[in-house]
Amino acid sequence: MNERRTIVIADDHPLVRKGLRQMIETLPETIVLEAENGEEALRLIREHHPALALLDIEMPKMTGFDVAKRVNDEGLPVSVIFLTMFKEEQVFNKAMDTGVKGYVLKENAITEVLQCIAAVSEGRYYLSPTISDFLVRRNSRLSSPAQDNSGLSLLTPAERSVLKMVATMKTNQQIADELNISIKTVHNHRNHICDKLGLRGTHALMKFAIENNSQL
Amino acid sequence: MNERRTIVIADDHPLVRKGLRQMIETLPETIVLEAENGEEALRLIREHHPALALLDIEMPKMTGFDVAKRVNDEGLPVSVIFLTMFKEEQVFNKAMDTGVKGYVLKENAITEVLQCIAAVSEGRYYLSPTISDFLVRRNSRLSSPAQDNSGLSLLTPAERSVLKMVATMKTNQQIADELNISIKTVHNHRNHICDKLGLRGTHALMKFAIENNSQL
DNA sequence: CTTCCTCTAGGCACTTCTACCCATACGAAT
DNA sequence: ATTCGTATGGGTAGAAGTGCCTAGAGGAAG
Repeated sequence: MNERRTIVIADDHPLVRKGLRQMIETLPETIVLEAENGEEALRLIREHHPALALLDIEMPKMTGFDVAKRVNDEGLPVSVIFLTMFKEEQVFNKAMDTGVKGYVLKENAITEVLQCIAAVSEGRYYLSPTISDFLVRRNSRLSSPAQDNSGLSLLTPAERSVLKMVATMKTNQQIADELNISIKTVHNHRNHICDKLGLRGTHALMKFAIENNSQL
Repeated sequence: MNERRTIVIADDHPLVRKGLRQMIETLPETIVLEAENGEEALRLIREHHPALALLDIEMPKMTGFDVAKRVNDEGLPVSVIFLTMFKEEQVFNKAMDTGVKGYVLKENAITEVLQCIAAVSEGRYYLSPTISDFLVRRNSRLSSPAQDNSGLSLLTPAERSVLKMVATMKTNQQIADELNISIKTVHNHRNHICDKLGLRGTHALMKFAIENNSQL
């Protein structure tokens, strides 16, 4: 990548923008565009299609969430980074759902911003380590391990292996072939699993298998 | 927590242990125990039940993985932190499966170790931001983002929204209801998506949707 | 105006999965 | 020996999804 790249920064505090601009402009071949609210940020993203957008969450007119959501809906080719002081789990989870590629806490070292820009530019994710905790919990569903565990522990070994293979998107026929058993047996195992876990509906079992396959 | 706490550090390089000890002993009320291989580390953990154990992965006799696995199996009440230079995704994933609470890269700032100790002591997870990328991908099941992207850009907006809802395990009927269109239209969108992405088979589309739902 | 794409909707045959039944065989526990 | 759980196999009905067609309405581009 030897071209110039554009980065939009959006924050309602001029001082923050100033500081960010100075840091980011130490990077080679980089153009910084500033926005003081969400609407302006979205306009800049639409018109200048920057590679990155560093957004504050709390901004006038449109929040960082609003901007990220629009970017997502319109399929704009920009990687969004949230730069915020919110370290609440809900805020972070909402951010991940909105498809942001980076999440940097303002309280952390300023060098983190540059590390984040570098990582996201290469297509990776970057999260402030302070909140990596949330991500682990988010994915392993550790917020309520009690009732999940109780359900899973009811399963017999055969049911467990079937469930593992369901999680890999195999059809019943494929599972039957790989385990050298009848497809009817696979059917029965699935039914028993659904009974034990209280699952109903066409894809409930697959949904469960995928969400919990790290616990299998 | 006003008691003394014990921390085991294990690394086969004396210089690394020396450096770690000096940094960690700046913390109040902290006792550092050193091990130069995995076996010794495990023995120290069993006998002194420390709060934390900082383990190198590559060590003689027992690797950090071996130690973490035994700690897990025996239910020893210690939080394991891996301190390593491995930034490969597989190594990290294996570490997460072994139940480690922290994963710090040696290449990163030494202050990260202290941050990690603080976070894990409070019951949180801590990951070097360089590898938070892996965690995000681990959970959204992204292993090959490159060629997928090319296919995704072929989709029309309507197809994209259907695909998003497929990723949430909704049935065609639910999708039709939410979008106020006929279930046949949803069928058609799915078929077109499969055509464009070259997907075949019963669950290929759902598999794709789930693996790529962060890119939608 | 014609052509092309998108979104909409439907038909039809087929496969896959769900939700109920049922039976047999084996081993463990009582 | 009987009972229980587990694994295995089957039947039937219906719901859901796939694959491959046709076709009209609306818009954009030529």
